[in-house]
Amino acid sequence: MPKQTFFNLPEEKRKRLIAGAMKEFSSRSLNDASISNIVKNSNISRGSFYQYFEDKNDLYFYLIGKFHYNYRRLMFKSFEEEEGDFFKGYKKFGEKYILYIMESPKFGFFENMYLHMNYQINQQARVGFEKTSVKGKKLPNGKRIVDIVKKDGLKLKTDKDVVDLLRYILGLLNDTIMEGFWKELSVEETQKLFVKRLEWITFGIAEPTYKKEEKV
Amino acid sequence: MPKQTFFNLPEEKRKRLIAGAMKEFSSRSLNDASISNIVKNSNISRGSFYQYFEDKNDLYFYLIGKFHYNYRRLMFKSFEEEEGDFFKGYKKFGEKYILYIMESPKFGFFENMYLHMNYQINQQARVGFEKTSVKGKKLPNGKRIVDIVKKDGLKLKTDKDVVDLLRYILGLLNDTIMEGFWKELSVEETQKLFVKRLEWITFGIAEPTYKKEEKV
DNA sequence: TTGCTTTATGACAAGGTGTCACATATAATA
DNA sequence: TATTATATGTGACACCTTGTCATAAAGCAA
Repeated sequence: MPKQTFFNLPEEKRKRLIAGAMKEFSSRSLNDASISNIVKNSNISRGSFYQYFEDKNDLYFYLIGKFHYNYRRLMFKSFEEEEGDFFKGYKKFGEKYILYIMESPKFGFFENMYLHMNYQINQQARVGFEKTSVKGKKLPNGKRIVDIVKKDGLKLKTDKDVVDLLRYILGLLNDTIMEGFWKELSVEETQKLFVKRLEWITFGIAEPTYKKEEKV
Repeated sequence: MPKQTFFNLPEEKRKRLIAGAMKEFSSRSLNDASISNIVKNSNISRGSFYQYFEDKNDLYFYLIGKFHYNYRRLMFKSFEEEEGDFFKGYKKFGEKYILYIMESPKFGFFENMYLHMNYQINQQARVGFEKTSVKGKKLPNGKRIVDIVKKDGLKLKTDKDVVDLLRYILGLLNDTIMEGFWKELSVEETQKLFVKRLEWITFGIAEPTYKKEEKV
């Protein structure tokens, strides 16, 4: 987390720093990005940087968290607006989300960085996702999601593991986007890939006659 | 890929270099690992290193590929040995694989590095996986896997996308291991998590009465 | 004004990377 | 064998990063 000093900063300076950081992270991977460039971009002395952040990662995670908040808001909005049951809602949401991420003109390459995050970072972001709260505007956690989707009829085999399941499906969505990005698929192709996989999860891949073996 | 020069090297020197590199990658992340340490570890001049490899990543991917070959061999062996259908075979294989990776005393921390690879590297490794061939010993590709598992009866809803599906399930397995590692789960817990997710994929998560909507 | 606390700054040591001119070994040919 | 061509080995070097620290400046309270 950024140090208090960073939050005490006048808004202009804080925004300048964020802009400078995003410029750097937009064209370079987390590893290739350098603090030297960021402070040069934002006209801030090197020493000051270390007064605001622990290191490069600290700043990076902070930015990731900011964007994650937006994604998450999009998700809740989708569920609220969509008609039909959970599966249809999630399908719609997924398609929207993919479009949003892959065509976002505002964040540009920064999204790519997001998609290229290594698993460690990804996990860290997902943990952050669990307890996201930006300036007091808290978003519901996993259990609250369940409540929301249940109002449209969540037709699951079991209620157990439902939070884990939702987390898994969100991972599925993110991973599909990553895969689409990596394979240079178009938005439509990526959406199709996601829908296909969501159907795998929803209906299973085994042929209907195939039965789960009784536990011994 | 390492340069030809590397493969022309006398075995002793090549092994020395690999050992030195593994020592470094075992205790440091890819980013933190340094060529300086590797050449120090293996008593090789800095200049020589660049005669063998493009850079640090080049060496790293080469090592990853070597280990991946072993994993893959384990997979085929499992399918050949296991009784029952594809799903049971895959379940067994997954459990074995998890045990193998999480308890491997030989590679130790190097496995951790493998698990922490970022997605980009992961993808690169998976692409390599598609066409793995070590010293002429080729392993079957996705289609061949299908043939192998089919002999035990592959009870899928469709034959279409079967290669994609297999790739996806392998990803599921790897991701579960990563998640287990990250959440500091035991081998047993990780195996359970994997089995649960494999069942999601196999049988679906929707309750049986839930029907796929007719296409409009 | 005088302290006291917080913020700003850039020089600096430590350490990493990739290159290059040059040394040496190995193979090929006259 | 002597000579030439090709392949390897080497470490000093220029250039770049990082995180720190002594020092300066600014803000604030009494």
